[in-house]
Amino acid sequence: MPADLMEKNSSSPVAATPASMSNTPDKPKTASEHRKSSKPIMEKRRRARINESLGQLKTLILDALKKDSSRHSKLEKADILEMTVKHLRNLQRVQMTAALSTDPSVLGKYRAGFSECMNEVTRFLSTCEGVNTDVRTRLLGHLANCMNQINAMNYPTQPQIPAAAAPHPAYGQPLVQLQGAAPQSSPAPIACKMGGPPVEAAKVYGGFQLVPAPDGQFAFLITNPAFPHNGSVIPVYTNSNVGTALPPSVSPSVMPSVTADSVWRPW
DNA sequence: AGTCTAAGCCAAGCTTGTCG
DNA sequence: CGACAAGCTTGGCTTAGACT
Repeated sequence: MPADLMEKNSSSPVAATPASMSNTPDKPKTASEHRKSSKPIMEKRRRARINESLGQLKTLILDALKKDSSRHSKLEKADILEMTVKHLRNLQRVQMTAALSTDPSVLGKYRAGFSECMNEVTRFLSTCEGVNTDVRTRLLGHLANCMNQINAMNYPTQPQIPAAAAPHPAYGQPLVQLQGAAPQSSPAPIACKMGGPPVEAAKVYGGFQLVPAPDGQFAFLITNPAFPHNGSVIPVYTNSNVGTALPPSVSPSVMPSVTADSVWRPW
């Protein structure tokens, strides 16, 4: 039955606001009574808002994807949300790739941020008691290894922007933390293990893959040898909205100081 | 800090629509 | 007509803000 027909009374949801109902002169309601009577209306309004927005979203996404709406009349809510997520991720990919092609300093910012994070981890581990020595050694070794790879990275020359890049298969994977630190003897993850279509190669820089993060930032995906079966990656984010651009030639390890705004930090 | 209240969120159960 | 999926209602719980 349509929700409209299930209305128990004819009063408008808007009219039945708490303020108006609390002023009933002949039969004042208690707080609990008032809550009880207004609750279904509030929930109905909430559901109406959700459905209204979903309806608009459906129209927008079908239009954006150039889909015939008459052929998608049975689109479910979950389908609408899925299509929207995919579309937005696609848009972010294109925008981020374009941004990197015009602003290669992003890589320098990432280096600086990684270096600062690594220094902080080292500082913390040196003062933190109870950390297993082996774990500490492996973690620091892994970070040092990563740092070497980052410093060996080259800047892209002319990254190509795919006309219609497909959503990255690894995008949306759960974040892989550093608890599975790679053995120091593991090979450098130069080749990207994402298994994506050939067009992905345009966005692999020095063994790191650039993808847009959900919050609009860049995410460098570092292949993680600790997860060999599914090619898991360690996403490392770098802010694309920072103001100070680092010259590509400046290595973060020799930079005298890094401003708070110019590096990415996880905290 | 403690209390109250409105609003929001969520899960369970119910209703409705669709399909074989 | 029964099974199933989708949507709706509702009660309980949480949260945020106002007030003392």
